[in-house]
Amino acid sequence: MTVPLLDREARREVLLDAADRIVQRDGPAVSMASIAAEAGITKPILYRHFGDKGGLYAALAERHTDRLLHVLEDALAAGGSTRERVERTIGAYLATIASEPQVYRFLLHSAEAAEAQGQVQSFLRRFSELLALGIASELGLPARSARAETWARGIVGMVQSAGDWWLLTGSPDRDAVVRELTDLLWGAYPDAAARRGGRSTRRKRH
Amino acid sequence: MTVPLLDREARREVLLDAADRIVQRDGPAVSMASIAAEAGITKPILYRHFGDKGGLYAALAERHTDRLLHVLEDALAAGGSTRERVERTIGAYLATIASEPQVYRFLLHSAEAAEAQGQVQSFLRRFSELLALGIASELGLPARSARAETWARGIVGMVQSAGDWWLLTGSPDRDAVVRELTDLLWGAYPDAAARRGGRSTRRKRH
DNA sequence: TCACGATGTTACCGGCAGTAACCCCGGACC
DNA sequence: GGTCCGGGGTTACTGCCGGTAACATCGTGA
Repeated sequence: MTVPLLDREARREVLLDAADRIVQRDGPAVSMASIAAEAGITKPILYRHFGDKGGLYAALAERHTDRLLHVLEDALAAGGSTRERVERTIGAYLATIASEPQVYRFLLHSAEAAEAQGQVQSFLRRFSELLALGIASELGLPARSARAETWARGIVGMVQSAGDWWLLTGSPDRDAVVRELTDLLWGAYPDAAARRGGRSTRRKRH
Repeated sequence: MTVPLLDREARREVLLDAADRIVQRDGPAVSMASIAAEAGITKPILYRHFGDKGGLYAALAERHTDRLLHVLEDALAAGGSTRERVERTIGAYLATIASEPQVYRFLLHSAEAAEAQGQVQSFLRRFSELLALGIASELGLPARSARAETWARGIVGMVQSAGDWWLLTGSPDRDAVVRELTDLLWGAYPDAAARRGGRSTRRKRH
């Protein structure tokens, strides 16, 4: 081998950088030829590195989902009360998608990125499992209880969906979204309904 | 006109039926030519009726989302306590996606169905608005309060995400998923945490 | 009988994913 | 030093698909 093996990995990153740029500029419906042009090379090189378009998109998605997963893990693992940790994690998610909306759309809403969906599914699964473990330990439930797993999936979807809407409308500010979602999880609905209906009372929790 | 105008609509339905069959058989990545073949005609006819592939997919998606919206509206509007209505609606959603998983995947996860996304977005928006109104009136909030809107989007996403996961794993049975999600909305988390932490108490609500 | 318009078809264009065949250059071996 | 050889690179191709133009067909109204 005339060329060091390690260059492969570095090269791959350079190619992914180029793909990232062009996807963020022209949207996800981008041809392999244009990605190659952006990287200053030609198509067959891309195919040698990534196999096919799906492979390239999966690699691209993996980058972003891995980064997001670390951000969320850190936010969730840092100190504070449970509620503070949840608020911090939701806020971190919203901040991330707001800072790079094109990336977010590429991952979740791009029709062309069918192959990236695998990475997204994997991300959702990994984070949901993490969250389910947290919930289970918090409540003293068995690690894989139906309650913890269902709640984890539901909460992840709740934040994702609300974030999606918020990104589109920008209507309430980010802190308000975080607060409302956390309130919802912390039983604000039955509290409010009880206060209004007056059929039972419930101590308001800080 | 040699042919009655009403045939246009009927024809359209027949073509959509054919498209539906082929999509459910071969998945969403289907060529216009094969859809035309399934309908026993040729491509230009499809294009005269639907404009382009996006139009056809949008029409297909509209059919399904309209039906689902009606199902959910009915479930939500029928009588009973608030909690019963919510449980019934979540159950109706899960029953629907379970009865036609291919359709569900076509709508939410098909990469090729970029154009169908518009219909899905519209469905999510319409149902979320409905739910937001319900929440606002239930709690005596203004119709377009940040709380009601954020909660509505969040709840819709929560159910969608949990349903997605449940459809994949089938792990807890449907009633359990419905119950867990409703419990979550009804403040089961703070209740359980309080019981465990013992730092505050909270009346258990039926 | 003939013109007309709507329906349907064949045959094409442009573009894209993916690939085969070739080229070039630098080191290795004699 | 000359010759072989292998890996990075490119050009040029195939096959398929979305979309369309041009042509064929057939029933109707005058």
